[in-house]
Amino acid sequence: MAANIKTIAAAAGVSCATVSRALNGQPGVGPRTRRRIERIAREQGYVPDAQAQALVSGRLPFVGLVVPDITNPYFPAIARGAEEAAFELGYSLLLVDTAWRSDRVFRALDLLTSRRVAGLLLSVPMERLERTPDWERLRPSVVMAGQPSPHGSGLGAVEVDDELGGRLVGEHLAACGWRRVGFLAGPREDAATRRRLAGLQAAVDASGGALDLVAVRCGEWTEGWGAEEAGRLLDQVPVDALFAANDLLALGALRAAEARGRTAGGDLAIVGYDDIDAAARCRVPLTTVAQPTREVGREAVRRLVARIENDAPLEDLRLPPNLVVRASSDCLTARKAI
Amino acid sequence: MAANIKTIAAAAGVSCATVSRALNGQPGVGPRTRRRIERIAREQGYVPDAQAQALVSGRLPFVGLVVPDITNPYFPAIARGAEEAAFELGYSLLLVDTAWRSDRVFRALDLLTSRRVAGLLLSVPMERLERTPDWERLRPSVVMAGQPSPHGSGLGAVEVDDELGGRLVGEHLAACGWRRVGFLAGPREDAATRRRLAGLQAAVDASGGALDLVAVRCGEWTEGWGAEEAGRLLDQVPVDALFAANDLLALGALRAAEARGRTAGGDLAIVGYDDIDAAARCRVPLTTVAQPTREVGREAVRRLVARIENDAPLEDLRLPPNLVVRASSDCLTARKAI
DNA sequence: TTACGTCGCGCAAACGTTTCCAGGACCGTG
DNA sequence: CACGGTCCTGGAAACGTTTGCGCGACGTAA
Repeated sequence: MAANIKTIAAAAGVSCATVSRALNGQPGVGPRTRRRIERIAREQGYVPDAQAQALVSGRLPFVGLVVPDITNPYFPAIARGAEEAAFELGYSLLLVDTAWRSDRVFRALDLLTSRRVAGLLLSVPMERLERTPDWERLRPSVVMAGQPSPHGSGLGAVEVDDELGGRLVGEHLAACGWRRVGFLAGPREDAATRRRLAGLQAAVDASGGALDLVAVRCGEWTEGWGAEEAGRLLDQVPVDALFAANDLLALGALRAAEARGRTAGGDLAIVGYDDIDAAARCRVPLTTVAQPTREVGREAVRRLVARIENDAPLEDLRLPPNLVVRASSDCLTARKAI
Repeated sequence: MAANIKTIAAAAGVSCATVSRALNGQPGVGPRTRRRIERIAREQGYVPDAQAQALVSGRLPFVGLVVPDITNPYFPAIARGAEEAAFELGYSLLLVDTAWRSDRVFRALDLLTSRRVAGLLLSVPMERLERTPDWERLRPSVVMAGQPSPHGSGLGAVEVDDELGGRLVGEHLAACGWRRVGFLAGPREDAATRRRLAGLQAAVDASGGALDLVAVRCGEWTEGWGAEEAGRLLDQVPVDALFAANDLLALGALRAAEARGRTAGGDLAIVGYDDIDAAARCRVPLTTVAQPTREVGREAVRRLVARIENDAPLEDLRLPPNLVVRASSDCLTARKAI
């Protein structure tokens, strides 16, 4: 019942080798036998066994995507792009959710060493792992997707220009006439925190005093922490703009501001980062920085596969983010009213 | 360099067979040789080749999850649960995004016939496929996750009790004193549409005239269509409650209602379904039906693996949804005010 | 007719592991 | 001492495919 290359060979009265060559379109098979073999294969409903093929070719047509939490809407977008590209290239996408646990990251890397996948897309922050993976051996078949490559790893990366994103926000705030800006972010050691802050700082420096960075608060990437810390900030420091380095923080800040009688887009600007679905839907639509996540996923897979198959050299790719202006920071209406 | 079972055997002065038995913890190996082999394996950094194992055992430790759109927040939740369970059971999760195209569904089924995966979780609506897959052959290794099994397929399913969900909504509306309810949903042939409506109808019937179903509108599962159709409905029919069979529709309805000067939770009840992230965050927090999606994913994988490994019989599982009451339908405040 | 090139095809090894079967060492009992 | 049994180990086949090599047949040109 299970259609082998052998059963076909037997039915066609030829050897396995001929069947293999015929079905793979290789030369060295007469046109008549070729047609006969193709017909029989069709009749038997033959599907080549990918495992056996992989055993001899050395790789399965799988690429793994490692994310910290697929429930966070940033990652499905990457997954979507990655899956598209993988499908086009004849690969399937393996999803690994590490649940923010770094031991799971190492389990994911095992997928590579045990040859269960041909390559790996790493989309988890690598800042603090308890031990250092053997990048040397992993390098050819790993690429970072939407995250900077770990220091000294030499891994290729497809990422979004966080510094540019921070700068765009700063310039926008300055252009709208906001002056005293506070910065809210996740852990200080995260690359996203550092780079977005650096971009903001650059805009502040370039503003010639028009913009002032009056507070920097680092903590967690959660809405709860954002609400707490934004509340403290608003109580302690006179600010008229808040740049939260992530939309969840911004949503928290929005809550805290409302609780204190401040109105986003009125006497306070709030800007987020990521452009998650909720950013456009909340009470005051949120100005934010949209990341081309789908392109990140797609390009990362393309580059990975190119290197696996042709070991093409991998140059890094840095994609530009996109400022999305909404009501929470736009003061033009307020100005008109004056 | 590549550590084989052979290189270990050579280094330990034994045969491959002994190495295999030792490393798999099987009996029939002396304790001294066993320790020696384990030590050498560790020294050489040996990792078993999953492909070769799969070739002999007949299956790879992969299960595929087929979703129509990973960007839709309903599916990452399933994926999360599925990944958790798969990880616990020693499997990896393959993600297939069909982008709502039914030819992609068939490509996904090919994963099974070409033995690239051990089993498949189908999480796409199967109502209208252009041809019928060979369920007979697929049955042992496919289970539906969060979707009803296609008519006549005999596939096992882990799903959420949509009829109960609809009934809960109806009962809640009746209990709050709303009377004339309109129903909004996606395509009429979708099982979700039919079942949620049936549940609502049951509650209406049981209300003894307290509740009245005055309009049923079917179309698409999108926010845009929801806004349009809700607008038409509000203009044409006097209703005081809207049950949208999906949160996106409900969000659209919310917009349409506001545009007409109606206030959700005030002179109009709006209830959604799914409890997506945005439901709690929108201008008027939305009453909705939360689905235990994570459990769906988890249970589906558990059952699938149980059947693959022990071919355990698969009885269907129907999980209860959960009504989440928020401001958009709660009229207690309104009553108190009266 | 002979020699040579080309074409079509089969044989067998290889990929890395598991597993069945059998052989040998050793021990205890009769 | 002989015999049976248990325990440890090795040989070899098997999983399904790809691929290098060689062999025979056929055709063409000298």
